[in-house]
Amino acid sequence: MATPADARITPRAEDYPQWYQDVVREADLAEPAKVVKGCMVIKPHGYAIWEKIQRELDSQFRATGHRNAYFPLLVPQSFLQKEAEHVEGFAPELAVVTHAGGQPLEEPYVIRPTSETIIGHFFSKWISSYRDLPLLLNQWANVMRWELRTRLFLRTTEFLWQEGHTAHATHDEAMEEVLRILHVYGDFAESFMAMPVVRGRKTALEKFAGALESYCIEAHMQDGKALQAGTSHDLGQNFGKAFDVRFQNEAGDLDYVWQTSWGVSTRLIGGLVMTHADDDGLVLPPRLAPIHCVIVPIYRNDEQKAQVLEAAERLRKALCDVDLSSPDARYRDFLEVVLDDRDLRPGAKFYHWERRGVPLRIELGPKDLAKGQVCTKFRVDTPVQSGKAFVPTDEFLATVRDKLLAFQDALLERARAAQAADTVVLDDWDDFVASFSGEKSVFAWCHWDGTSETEAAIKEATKVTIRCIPLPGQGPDDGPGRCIRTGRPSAGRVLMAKAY
RNA sequence: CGGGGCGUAGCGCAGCCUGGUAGCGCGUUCGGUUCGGGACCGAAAGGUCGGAGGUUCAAAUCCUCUCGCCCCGACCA
Repeated sequence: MATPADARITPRAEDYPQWYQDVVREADLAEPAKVVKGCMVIKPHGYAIWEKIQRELDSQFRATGHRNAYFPLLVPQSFLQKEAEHVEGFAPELAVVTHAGGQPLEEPYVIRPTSETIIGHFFSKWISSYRDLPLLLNQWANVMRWELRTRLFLRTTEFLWQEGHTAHATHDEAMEEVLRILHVYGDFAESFMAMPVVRGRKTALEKFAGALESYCIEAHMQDGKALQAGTSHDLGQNFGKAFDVRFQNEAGDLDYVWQTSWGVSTRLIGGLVMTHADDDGLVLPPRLAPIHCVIVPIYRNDEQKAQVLEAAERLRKALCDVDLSSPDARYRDFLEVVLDDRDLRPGAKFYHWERRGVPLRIELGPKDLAKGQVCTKFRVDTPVQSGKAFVPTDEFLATVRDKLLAFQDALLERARAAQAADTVVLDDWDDFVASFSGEKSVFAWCHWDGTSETEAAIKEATKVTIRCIPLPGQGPDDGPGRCIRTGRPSAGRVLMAKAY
């Protein structure tokens, strides 16, 4: 019964940041590279989650007309300097290659922190007519930003992401694209990650360096802080002008293209951890779980072992034919099932797979074989199922898909409830300060006078930032009011929280 | 980059103050008994004490430098 001292996950209530690290380590998702500052090794169980994220998003991007391409890792330093705001935003965090082939380079290369510049360069070569538009590209890539402080998945020096880059003939078209992708992100977060998000627009202080406007999805973490989980930028004609991306429109006039860019990164995995995991370890929603189901055989002697393993293997094969994908999906999503036949006691196996977030466990022993049933237990108790359940094998196979999807929905509902419990509408500055004292954070809907000065003053006083100005339906939508800090007029409430 | 904490076996740590044969728990390997919520007994393997330099007869321990990790800030997906 005693918990081994070494396998301990620090309880959230005791030390939240330590809990996060413990879960990432115990779930075998990743570890700090150490030999390369600020970088991490994404281990197979963590990488498999990323692959599932990729699979679904890539399918969505294709379905919305995008194609994948790949651009160089290295970008001529001068490219970064062509867009004033962009260079100012990224200069401090660039890694620069100054030597190659044993010689100093004539012009240093920067390792891409993002690819707007080099893609802008190629867009200018590829686009000359309105007939070339829209150009809708996506790139799966690694990028590097020399951050001062790193945290596994949430902020690493090198990270994996996708970056979409599109060019359009009109601003309206570009805006449609920006919002289309924002909703792809939002729907993905909720439907696949079971992570509720607020969709909104960034303030001037928080927007992407070089964008006209940035849109984002903001997710609620269990400690009340917000995680920017995805961004979609309206680049206007800023990069078009910087890289001379011009086209002849239908009237025959030359005009600069209207561009967008958008991305999500391996940070999403950090969000997944901080949305669902508990003091026993990782919790994964079935749609992103690399392993959906583990079968733990129970036996007392060799004879039982042979019988149970044979039945367990039959069960495993049957489960592998279950397809979790929705009818409109463009790929099949067969269950990944592990039959854990290691020579360990069952209890040890239970803990092993729980720490790794496997949604469903099946215990199969001699009693079950005799009764033609299986014992099932979901990773966390929900209205779907609490504790162990004994189900006839046929019935189990017939219902396991629905059960897993119901579990997925239950996780989303649980996360929604957690977010709702941490969400407040505030109109009084003293209440505001109290809500964010110490390490505390909540999702606070507050009025703001719309100025960067006030936003900066709030941040200075409380470390709270404006996460976003909500899109219609994403906030309280209760009309105009008075700024919580200055009392000046405000058109509507914005989402305020501390952020990762 | 500023403040704080920390690098000793795969993981978690003690030892350092007061220099003198490198330890503990878990894990791993082998044998046996076990097996429906982290088993037990016996045997064994495993460490340039983050790195470099210095002081000393002698350094995990003292001094200097350096690299990295974690937390809090500033910066950010």
